[in-house]
Amino acid sequence: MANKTYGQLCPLARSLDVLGERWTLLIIRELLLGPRRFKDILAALPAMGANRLSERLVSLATDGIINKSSAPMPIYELTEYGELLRAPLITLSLWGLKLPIDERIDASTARAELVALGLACAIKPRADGETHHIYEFHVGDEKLHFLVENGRVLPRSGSAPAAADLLVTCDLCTFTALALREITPEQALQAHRVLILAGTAAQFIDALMGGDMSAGI
Amino acid sequence: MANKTYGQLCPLARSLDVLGERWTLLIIRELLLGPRRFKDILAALPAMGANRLSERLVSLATDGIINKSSAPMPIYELTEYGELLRAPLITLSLWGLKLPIDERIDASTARAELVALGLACAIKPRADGETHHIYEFHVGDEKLHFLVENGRVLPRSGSAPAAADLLVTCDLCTFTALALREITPEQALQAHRVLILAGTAAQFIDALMGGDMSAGI
DNA sequence: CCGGATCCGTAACGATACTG
DNA sequence: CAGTATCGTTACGGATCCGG
Repeated sequence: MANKTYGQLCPLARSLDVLGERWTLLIIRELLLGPRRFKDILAALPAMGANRLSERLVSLATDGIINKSSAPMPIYELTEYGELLRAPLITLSLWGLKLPIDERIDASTARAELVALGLACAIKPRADGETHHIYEFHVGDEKLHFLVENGRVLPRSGSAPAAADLLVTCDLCTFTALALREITPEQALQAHRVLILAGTAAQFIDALMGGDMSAGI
Repeated sequence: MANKTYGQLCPLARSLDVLGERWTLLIIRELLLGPRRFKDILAALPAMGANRLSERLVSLATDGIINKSSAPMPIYELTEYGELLRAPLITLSLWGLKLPIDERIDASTARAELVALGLACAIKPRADGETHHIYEFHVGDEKLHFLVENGRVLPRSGSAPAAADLLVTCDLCTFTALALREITPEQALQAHRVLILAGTAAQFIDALMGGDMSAGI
């Protein structure tokens, strides 16, 4: 609400003054999956229109939530402050899991990356913040990976930037079931619903057993 | 967005389909402080207009987030599912604490109740979920209390419904400083910035020392 | 007076077309 | 590809009016 702000001395109202306009939080959702180009965001949110996206990106940049890197082929990414929105957005996502899926939901918008945002809660970061891991998943025709570093788990689009410690293939249904903890990694392996292309089954199980999604991050 | 939903198969987008319209999350903020009448909500959010509030309340009720109790003098309150929004809203609030307070913020909208929503994170629920406590605060001319029960801390408007275990007076500035952990309860006592009307200083300190606001609930 | 419902001017939005 | 311009439509904000 760039112009029409709530103007209340309340941290929630101030958050919404910055984030409450339509599409804004979904733009941030996209950027939580890694730096993006203008067209990539627009492709994920086609009903927004290029003019809206333009407005929102300017607004988010002036509010210090995103950075725009250099003019030709600009890339947008979250600032450190913007990255802090990961926790609130995931807790909101967890709440939304229980909402009914009615006929107004377009099933073709399903994406493994979006599931990954939640699945990240189920991936266990090693107790010491020193270890770095990269877990790559091929889900249907989508590729994505998780950067495990500094005690955090960051889901990202695309192939891993370096050799992955673990490379797993499965379909979106299995991936979602793992994220929702409807099945355990052991069950997924036994039912041959996942295929391990690099790394070991033990690594796969170990990686997914630690977290607790229901904790709300 | 009752009509214009995002329609994406993503829990965040579905949450925003239900909660993303203007004013909706602030209505829920009010109801997190206890059941409210129509005029009470409107008084806290005057720029909304009665017609919007009416729309939003109907929408929230059909989505199972609030309940409207009986027609003459109706009272609105969160359902069990709506109450689950406490965690997401508080994490968003914590994020918003660091936003700059510019000239568009109306300082007269400051309310102890809104601070209490965050302060609740700083109040320690006893480890066993069996103990019940009521802590009452008189902040300026506002009265509010905290219900500590079932391991949860629920900030509420008005006087305590039963005898409070602890009754404390302070000004809004001190109350806010305690919530933000800018001062410790001991410091507040030593500087005579709080006055204990019922209960002991030890109770006051004990009550406020346990939680950790920065944990994001 | 409270809980709305109706009406209307304004601002935000969505779609498309256009430009550097 | 990354925006900008234009325009019809929708949502919002303020005021007024109505039934209990």
